[in-house]
Amino acid sequence: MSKLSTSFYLTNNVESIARLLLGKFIFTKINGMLTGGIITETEAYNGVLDKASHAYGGKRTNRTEVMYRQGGIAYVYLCYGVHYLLNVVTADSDIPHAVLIRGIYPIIGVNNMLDRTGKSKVDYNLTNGPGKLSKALGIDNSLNGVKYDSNKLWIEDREIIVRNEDIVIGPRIGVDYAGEDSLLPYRYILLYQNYTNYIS
DNA sequence: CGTACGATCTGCT
DNA sequence: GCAGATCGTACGA
Repeated sequence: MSKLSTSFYLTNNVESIARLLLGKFIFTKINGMLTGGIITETEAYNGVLDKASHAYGGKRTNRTEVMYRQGGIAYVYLCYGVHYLLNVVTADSDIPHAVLIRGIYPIIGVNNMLDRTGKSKVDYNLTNGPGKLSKALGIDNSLNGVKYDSNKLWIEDREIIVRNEDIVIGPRIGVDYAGEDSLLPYRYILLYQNYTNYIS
């Protein structure tokens, strides 16, 4: 039940962090509402070298500026004008690595998640997409740049064991524009297990 | 200033 | 399976 400290996020190997985030618990506390779940899907974005990254080629804009800060903060941006997507900025400052959180399994504060999403059933389908989990967790761009050890947003290690055989690795979603980099095996999926005994 | 488009999801067919 | 939603960001004029 320990909150991950900033040092967890500072390695410059973004793939390893994407792997290690599987099975961790992510929480938000927004307007007094505590919600959280188990991270089940991530994607690594490998900074300036990665054509799929917003920071490819060292591109710096207002939006991408938080990616260049020291790891351990959130990068939130609007996609398709509709969905907020939540990333974990990693690595040292000036190294714009990030991990997109693509899916969680809902565990904590599920009634708040149902209210926010208008859904009626608690299962993987409630938060199995980057836009959906942001909606369920109450994430919007006001969390952009917020540290992952804050009181609004944090990640905990509750010692779920994630074995390599529980993981599927493959190419990322929706990044066809990145050419050959769209084929890189930067997507990490934790195979479904029964988490219902954790729900509260 | 104008325009094109996106690290998606939903609902309808 | 596909179109539509919907708007901030990026970039060129």
